[in-house]
Amino acid sequence: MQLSLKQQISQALQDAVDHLLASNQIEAQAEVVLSRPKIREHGDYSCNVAMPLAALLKQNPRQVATSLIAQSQFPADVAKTDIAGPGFINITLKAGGESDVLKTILSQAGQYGCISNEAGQPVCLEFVSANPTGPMHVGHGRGAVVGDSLANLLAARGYAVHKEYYINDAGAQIGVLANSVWLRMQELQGLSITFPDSAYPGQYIIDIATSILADEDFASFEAMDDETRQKELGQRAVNENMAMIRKDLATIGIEFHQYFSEKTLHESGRVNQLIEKLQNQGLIYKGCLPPPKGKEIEDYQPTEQLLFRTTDFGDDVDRPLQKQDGTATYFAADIAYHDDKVSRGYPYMIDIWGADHGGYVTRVQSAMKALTGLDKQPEILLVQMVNLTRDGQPFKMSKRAGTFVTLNEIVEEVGKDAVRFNFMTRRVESQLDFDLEAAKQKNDENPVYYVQYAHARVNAVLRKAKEEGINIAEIADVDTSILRSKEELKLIKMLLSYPEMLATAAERREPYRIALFAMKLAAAFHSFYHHNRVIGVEENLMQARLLLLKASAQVIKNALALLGVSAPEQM
RNA sequence: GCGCCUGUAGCUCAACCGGAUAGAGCAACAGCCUUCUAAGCCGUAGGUUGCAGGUUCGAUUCCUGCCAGGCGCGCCA
Repeated sequence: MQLSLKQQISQALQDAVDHLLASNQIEAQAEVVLSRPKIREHGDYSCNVAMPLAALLKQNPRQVATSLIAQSQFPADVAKTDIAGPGFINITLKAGGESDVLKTILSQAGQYGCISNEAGQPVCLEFVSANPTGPMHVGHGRGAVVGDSLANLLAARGYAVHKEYYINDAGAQIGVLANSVWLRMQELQGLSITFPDSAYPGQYIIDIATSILADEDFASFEAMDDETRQKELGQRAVNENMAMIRKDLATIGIEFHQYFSEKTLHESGRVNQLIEKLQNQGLIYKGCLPPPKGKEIEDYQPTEQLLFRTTDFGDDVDRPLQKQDGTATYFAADIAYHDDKVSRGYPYMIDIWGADHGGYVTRVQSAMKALTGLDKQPEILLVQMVNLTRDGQPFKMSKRAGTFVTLNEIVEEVGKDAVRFNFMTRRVESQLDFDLEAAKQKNDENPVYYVQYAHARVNAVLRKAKEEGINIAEIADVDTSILRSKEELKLIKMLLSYPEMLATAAERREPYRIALFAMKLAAAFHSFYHHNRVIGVEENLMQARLLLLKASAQVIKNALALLGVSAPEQM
């Protein structure tokens, strides 16, 4: 396998480090890590290894750096090496080669920055998984957008990504849903009802009731016993809600490979099998849990339950697998679900959850560690809350009053691109402030337009070139090395760093880096555009700049595609 | 009370998983449209990185303790 230039340089230094340590009979290791200096004068790559090494050798770091450089066999592309500051080794590459990237970008087009790995590792990415008891709200939207972009990102880096939605279509909440619908059906029939606080408010329940009554006879439901009716209506309502959720997801460009029903885990006996399996492994016992702290429970009754020994694997307390009535807890089904993923052969599992499920992370990971021995599997990304505002004023959202804002309302108001991009501009660990008025504005407050505008501007120049009958040269015939202005070099450097950024973003599961990169790239482009004319300059320079424009547009388009945001040619 | 997340310029956020002079955008002030889209460019100003210790040659980053905000804490999901 061929080493990249960075790897060659790193290797050369590492050899020198190892040699120096060996000749001083020191067993400790020192790893060479190359970083990109912020300041241009510090070269193309910088290495700090002389500092820790100096501590081991008890020598002056600058002196250590000197001997490292003397020992290293650098590849020919290294122009010079410097020792700077306390003992940094700064490496400067021969100039001129960078602009070759423009041709690479145009030949690889949509594939630039991606790696195709035929043995692509399968990864199961579970996200959204909003309960099928109502429409998705803004918080779900953030998780959805992050998850979908992460899926695109991992796919671009060669993983075989499987996008999965876990439908929580079992348990008490579905009963509540069924009852809510039944009450509305009775109401629509003119019967007088009292709608309790515990039922789901919201127009969509009435819509579901209406739709059921349109298809079927009210009397047939009236004739059913309570249990049958609850089951029937629960299933109907879940189906309707899922159809609505899928439609809303499709509106922002998200589709899943699989929708996995929790109910099927119970019905197929999968959950009970799992409990048996755990029992055989001695991971379960019957016992009582201490009362929860910090939350007053008036009628707390210590009861004996089936408990999973998650404390042996890092959890705070053991967790119940069965409720008092003997049915399985959500936790039990969730382990069965993850166990199912393991059995389907995924070496990587990533779950994206809302921050309100944070208390759940350790227990699921502990349980899975007990089952598989693997640590930190699944990887769980917690997406923090979205604070919705309008002109800086917070929305008062109340589920009970039914005044929460749905994702779809927001998308309709500000548009898919603005929603998707804005949700991607922060790390998932940070809470996100989303202002509806700001997201609608087409100005500097709104980064999505800034990026899209850069793409549109390139196309405006290309249109103009076409109008003027300018012949665009063959890529191979263009000399890109004449691009030497400050703005051109900066833009080329940005384009060059795109694959590295993608690699970092994928490794760390941080797709927000794509959005930040897109903004920086757009800034570099706008700066270039303002300072350098394309059409009308000397022929060779014009051809080189046209190439630079096309390459810039290509990378912007690639980045936006990963974010699920369109790249318009005209604005 | 405990656990997780967050705290960086007036505001919203970066800082390449310990590096060099902590960077952008907005807001403020000052400039740039007879030339490919001004949805743009360019300059100035703005900092005790919540506080206090510690580890280190070196800390926004790691550790400890506080402070503030968010989320959560059996038989809901």
